[in-house]
Amino acid sequence: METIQGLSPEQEVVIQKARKRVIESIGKNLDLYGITQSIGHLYGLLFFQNHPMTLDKMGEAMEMSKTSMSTGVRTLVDLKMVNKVWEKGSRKDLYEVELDWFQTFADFFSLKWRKALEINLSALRKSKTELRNLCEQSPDDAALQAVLQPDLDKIDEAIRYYMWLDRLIDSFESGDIYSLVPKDIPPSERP
Amino acid sequence: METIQGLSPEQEVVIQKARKRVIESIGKNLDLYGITQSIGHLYGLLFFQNHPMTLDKMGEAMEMSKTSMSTGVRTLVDLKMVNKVWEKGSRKDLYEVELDWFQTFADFFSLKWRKALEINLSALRKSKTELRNLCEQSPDDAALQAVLQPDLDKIDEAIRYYMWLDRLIDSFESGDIYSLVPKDIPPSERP
DNA sequence: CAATTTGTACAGTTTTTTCTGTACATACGG
DNA sequence: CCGTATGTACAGAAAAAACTGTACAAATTG
Repeated sequence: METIQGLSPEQEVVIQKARKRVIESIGKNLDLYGITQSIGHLYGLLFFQNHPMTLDKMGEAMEMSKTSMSTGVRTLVDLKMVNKVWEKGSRKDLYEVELDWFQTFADFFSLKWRKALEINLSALRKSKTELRNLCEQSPDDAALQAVLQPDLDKIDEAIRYYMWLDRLIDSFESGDIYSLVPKDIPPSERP
Repeated sequence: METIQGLSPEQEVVIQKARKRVIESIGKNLDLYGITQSIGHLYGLLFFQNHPMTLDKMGEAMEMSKTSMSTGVRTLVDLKMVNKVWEKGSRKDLYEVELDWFQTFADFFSLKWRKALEINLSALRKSKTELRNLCEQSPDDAALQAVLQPDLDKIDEAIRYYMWLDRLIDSFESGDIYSLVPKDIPPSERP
């Protein structure tokens, strides 16, 4: 936790407690997104840091090994949730959170979804081709057709879904999503 | 895997292979969504089943214990990816996949996101109140203000993001999302 | 209502993942 | 160009999660 200068102990306690609540909440819930609780906790720590942080400081604050900080922060950088920062005159690597959560959100799910999409779509298409070939080979084999048709229908519907997901991801990446769901709405429309 | 009647061995091999490819791809990639590979595999198995399936059949097909099937299928039902089905004259529970992947997608992320949203928003708001109170208590304490302001700004921005996410989830649940990103697009616009 | 079948709770085992400490390659400052 | 500081690969230890078998409670059928 960042050291705080020139405050009374009471003030500091309040601030640390307020920060801690948010950090732990974030840390716990990032776990729903497939991020370890410790890494989520690290993310929360960096969130309240007002200056880029070194691996050593992180290890100190988290009471964990520098190795863990290294791997943890690398995960966060890969997910574009944290950025590496250079500072002249220091040979240490520095890191800070990406504060634009809209961007973080878009990057995170674009990355994950696109990855799954590509692999699954490719498997679906390959299998579809094979089944269609088999289908065309024996167009009069009723038993075969009866088995193939449901499979082909399911595969087609799955492909349809992935084509849609692909366009949804596009809208995340382009920012078009914010025209349907604006970042802000006028106060009068708020619930 | 579902038994197939009245087909030549060659035909059966092709079909099983095509199915297996898709099942394994789905199983592996659901793991990106925080679902165990075995449970993902179970989901894939159910996907190609043309009739609801019992726990015993699943265990047999997956070569796993019935206990695992029970917990696995419960996870999938909780996520609304699989539905429980009743059939007269059988005392076994039967399960089948939700074939509407658009619905599955919407349910899955609505559930997860809403859960994290509620907890985090509540923590953010509680901490915001505490910090604002502290802020108002000593409006002339420059050192204090300097520390509080960045924290409050970050919290406000995070709240803004969650308010947006809340509306995004609403659009998933209401189906409004499909007006920005239609399920289908005309062939002429396809890439 | 009894007999039997079915699903799951639970404890223990196995497998997987996370975390640490050391050792080392790299890079920067002097 | 040397010396030191820094990040990470790797192997092993610790922790967590997945899986199984048994035992039992709930439910359905005759």
